[in-house]
Amino acid sequence: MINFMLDPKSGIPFYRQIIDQIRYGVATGKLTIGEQLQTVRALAVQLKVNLNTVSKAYRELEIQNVLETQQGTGTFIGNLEIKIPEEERGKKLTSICTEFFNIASSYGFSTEEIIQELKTKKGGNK
Amino acid sequence: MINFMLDPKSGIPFYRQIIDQIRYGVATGKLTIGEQLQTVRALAVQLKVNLNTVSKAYRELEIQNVLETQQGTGTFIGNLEIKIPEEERGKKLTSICTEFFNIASSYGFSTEEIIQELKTKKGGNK
DNA sequence: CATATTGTCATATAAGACTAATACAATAGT
DNA sequence: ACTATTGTATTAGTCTTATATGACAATATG
Repeated sequence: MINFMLDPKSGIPFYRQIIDQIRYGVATGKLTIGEQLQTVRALAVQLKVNLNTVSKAYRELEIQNVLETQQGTGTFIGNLEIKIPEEERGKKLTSICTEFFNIASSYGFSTEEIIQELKTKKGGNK
Repeated sequence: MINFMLDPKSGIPFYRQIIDQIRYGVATGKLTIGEQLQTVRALAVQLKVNLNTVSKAYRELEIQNVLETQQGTGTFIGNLEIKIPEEERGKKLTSICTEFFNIASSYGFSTEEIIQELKTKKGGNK
């Protein structure tokens, strides 16, 4: 189960952030085939967004065969193998790191300080 | 002087891409204090966007004290000095790093990947 | 069978992003 | 002074994003 996080300041639409996090979750093995996701209503409450926003994300992923939905039952990770281009993943990493780096720099923090701080957070993968 | 590049396929608003690239330029020291940017009209032509789009980016950065504008003269990199009390400095670093790490984790990126990426960004720090 | 839970659909409303055209305001240079 | 150049502001129109409601459809469960 993914610990979804929405960043309102990123300028990226919520439904797209949800899509990306699910896709990357599959790519990294965090989400496994057949695993059930939060229901649209549950995730909407959890993320404090509208039901339709979550629904839009799920629907788009179903079209891409990343998800399989069954009305009345729930939404699940599809059984097709999904390939996320390494290039795209790299771009995403660069994108969010750059944005963070800009903010951190504007506070006067150096790259070394940031890395030192991040090393204390070895946690939580998988 | 920045060689701006807009990616229409990214889904990120033009004005935000401009903002990001200027902020990145400042963060890395590529743009130095007092340096003049392209005029709003010149950059608009260069990027093939509307004058107002560039203007919006510049205006927002001026509010953040990243830029200084003078009507009739041009737009320049501002002198933003960071004043954070030493005691709060550590807390601030932890705070922004934690928030960033949570977001990065939700995309499935590991601490190692993040650090590796950040190492490519050597800041122009005073 | 009845009901709750699941996803889906439709409509209306609002805010934001972007373009376009035009005009205004301040400064620099001649 | 005059003019070109600079940033600023206004107005209008289109598209996307997101919310808010309410209803509908398929499934699971008792």
